[in-house]
Amino acid sequence: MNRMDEVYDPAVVERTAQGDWSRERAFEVREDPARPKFYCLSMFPYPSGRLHMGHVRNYTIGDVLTRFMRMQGYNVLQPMGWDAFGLPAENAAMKNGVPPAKWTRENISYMRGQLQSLGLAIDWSRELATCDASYYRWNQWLFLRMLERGIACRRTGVVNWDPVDQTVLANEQVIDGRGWRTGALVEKREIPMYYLQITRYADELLGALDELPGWPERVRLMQANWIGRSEGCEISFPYAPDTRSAMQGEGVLKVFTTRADTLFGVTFMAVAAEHPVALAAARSNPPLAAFIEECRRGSVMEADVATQEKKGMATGLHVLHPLTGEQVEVWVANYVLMGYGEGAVMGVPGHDERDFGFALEKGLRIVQVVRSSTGAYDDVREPWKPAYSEYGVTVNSGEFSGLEFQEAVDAVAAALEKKGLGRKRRHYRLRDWGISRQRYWGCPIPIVHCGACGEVPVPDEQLPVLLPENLVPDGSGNPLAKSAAFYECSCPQCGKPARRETDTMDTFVDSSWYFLRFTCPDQSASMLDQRVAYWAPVDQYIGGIEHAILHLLYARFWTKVMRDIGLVKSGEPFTNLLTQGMVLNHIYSYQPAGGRRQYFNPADVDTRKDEAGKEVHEAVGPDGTRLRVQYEGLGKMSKSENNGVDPQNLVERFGADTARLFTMFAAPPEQTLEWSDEGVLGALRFIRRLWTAVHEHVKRGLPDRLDAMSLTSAERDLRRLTHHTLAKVRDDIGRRRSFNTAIAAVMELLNAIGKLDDSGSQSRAVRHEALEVATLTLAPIIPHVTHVLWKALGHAGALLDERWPEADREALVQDAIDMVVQVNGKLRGRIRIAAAADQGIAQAAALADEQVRKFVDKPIRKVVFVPGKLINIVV
RNA sequence: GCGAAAGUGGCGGAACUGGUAGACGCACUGGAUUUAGGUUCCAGCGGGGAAACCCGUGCGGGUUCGAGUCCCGCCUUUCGCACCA
Repeated sequence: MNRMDEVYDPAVVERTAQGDWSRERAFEVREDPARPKFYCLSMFPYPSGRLHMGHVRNYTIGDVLTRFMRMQGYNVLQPMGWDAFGLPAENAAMKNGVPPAKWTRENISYMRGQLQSLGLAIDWSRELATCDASYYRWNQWLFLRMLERGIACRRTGVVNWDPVDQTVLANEQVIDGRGWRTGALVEKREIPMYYLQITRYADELLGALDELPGWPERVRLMQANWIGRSEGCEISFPYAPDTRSAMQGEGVLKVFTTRADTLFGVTFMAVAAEHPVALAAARSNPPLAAFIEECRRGSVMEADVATQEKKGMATGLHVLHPLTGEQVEVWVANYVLMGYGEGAVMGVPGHDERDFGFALEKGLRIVQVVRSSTGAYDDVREPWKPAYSEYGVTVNSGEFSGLEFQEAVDAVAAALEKKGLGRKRRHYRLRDWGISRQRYWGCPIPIVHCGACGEVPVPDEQLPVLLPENLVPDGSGNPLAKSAAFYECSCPQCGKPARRETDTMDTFVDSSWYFLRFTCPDQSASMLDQRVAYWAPVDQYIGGIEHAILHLLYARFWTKVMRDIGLVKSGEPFTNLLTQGMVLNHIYSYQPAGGRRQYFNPADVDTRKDEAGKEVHEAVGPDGTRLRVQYEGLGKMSKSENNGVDPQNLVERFGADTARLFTMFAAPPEQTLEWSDEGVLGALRFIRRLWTAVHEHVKRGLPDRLDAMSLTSAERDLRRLTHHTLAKVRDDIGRRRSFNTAIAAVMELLNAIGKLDDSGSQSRAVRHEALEVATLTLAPIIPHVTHVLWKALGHAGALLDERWPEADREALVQDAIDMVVQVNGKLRGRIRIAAAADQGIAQAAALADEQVRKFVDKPIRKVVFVPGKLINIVV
């Protein structure tokens, strides 16, 4: 043994292992129908410049599963790519005057190196970046297919406008009324743009959630809520004769309701400020116009809106009740949303809380048309009584009185249908996906606008519409719209000069199918080829919970479109989904009197106990003095709070294996992970102990052949634990995805190995087997050090291709066990007893135990016996 | 407001099917080795008690021979959605 082997040096070990793997091209995989496949994928990163700990956690989880499944005999694909379009590149470009393409590609090559230093079992030959024309041309191609099928269309609509990024945001990108990226208050604007009709797939997207047992319940529920299907009726209220002229031809005011049973309780109509009726009425009504303007300017934060005072104004226009013909006044109300339903509601203050509040405010009539089935509710007309919004029995509803909710809805819907003034309808909260972005660094939308022919799709043979890579945005709008070389073109239909569409696609388009392209990234003749049939769908997808709605819903939609075009078989892209938790770190700050709060990195903070035994935290301030800093709890790793951990630095100091081991051990994968520098050291310490144990062992030469029949009981115990660990780790990783307990099990094994006295003749053989199993079971988690140790244990072959051995059933058999003895359910003793002992033997042994006898001081009433585990004596 | 998840030592967490609560690790305490540089090894480590024992998984009830686990009611925290008609 040479000196190098005595001390664990992660740098040397990791260079050796990674060198071996790259020489062997160990992670390049090909389709092999003879072997079961496993497609393991972590969400690809945005090339922001540097990896953060969240990436390390995400990719380590994927890598552990990849290597584990490989050892189970699967043909495993783990690819990697780059979600390379997007705003940060443009922002960086403005700041540094560098084209986004250059910035992005430099980041990619740096981050690729970082990923490689983690020793991930990635097939790099399949790498792709969404900003490559060879990739995004197929976005364009599929967009044209959607256009042909009417799934994509151009229309104007009210959109969310981010005033900072100067771009349109999808509903999903608006969080609490603010842009998801900038946090700026979103404005409403009307703009022509392209939409993908995801709503056509709403039913299937919702229904198929039930067929995704491998997805967390939480994510399925979030998607279901997002799609938000509700069953109800569309009801048309004809305009009253005096109103018809103001509406210029429009005959009816449409509303959507889930409570058609309350139709007879309508005392007013309410429309959104942007509703055509409101606008029509405002033309001759300046105060109303002012009110509408006020509503528009008002806070759009939905949480605010929800608690806002009910405001409104009468329009002076009227509609007729579709069944009674009674005249009903139309109001503009701030609580009606243009974006949901028809932008208008029927006001039923007796049975809707919001309508009730509005009616109180405006002194409108309140009519009761439902009473509770149990009779607990009788009269809502008294103003102090809240609206009764439960289902019940209809009253005061003419021929429809006396019906239960569903009967009433059915009867009302039928009556409306007969008059042509309504029908049952399904409604979704889900909106169509507007994909146009007034941005440079994205995939060009393949459309040409011609003065003569109108909107003309770019013919397939002219794809891709290349994005120029040499532009530098200056922050004022889209540089493509100012680049004549880009937008000047001729019409594909008539050949006359035309203008190319300068909007680019939402980057969520790019990430909606990259996982399929990984199966055939080099295919230049088509979007996908037959290789996709072997690999798709992704068997295990891993990523952050923040993508539970946006990305995962779009990817499901896009995959279904691709299925309908015949490109893939399955409409569901991801069979199993693991949403990993965030990586958090402690936050420490110091607030000088009257000065700005400054943050200290947890690594630089010392914690000790003061005289009173209370913990105090200290750090060295910028001027070299010691400061007492304040602990502010856990938070996301962030620059502004100076609590980030740099993965690069971590790997350089402790090695990738330590980083991997800590992130997998410190918490279950779905939970948040609390960063702990001491915990990292603990991980390093464990690897060192494993390293030393193996080298101390092999230093003395290879052991004798293991003879299972001639072992001492201590040797048999260790051997049982060895094989138990083999089975336990396989179950923990393979079934439960419980990496932390898998690691704990191997730690226990290593502790037991250290305790075995190896003077016996077979002890070294038993220890050897135990060390082999420890090395093998840790291989997916700490691949470098185990790769080297496996060789040290005398194996010529590579550990990563080693098959996971079956636990030896013989070795697991225990002839004597410690049985727990309870008296009245409380632990009172333990008896050593044959594993196969029956109740009679166990009871006799238990009662012979002095400690137990002490508590059995009354006649035995009952004995509960769990074979092999416990006996409970009830007195 | 609606929906979901979670509350276990000083800390991260374990206990998977109702059966020994606290595995494993961190921190801490004591000892040994070494004097070196986030060293290794051994022992201890939920609370109370001299001990026998008693108490203990957010709180209050219940089911059961037996409850961290199941049921009912409450409290707290986190997350998602939010005037959705």
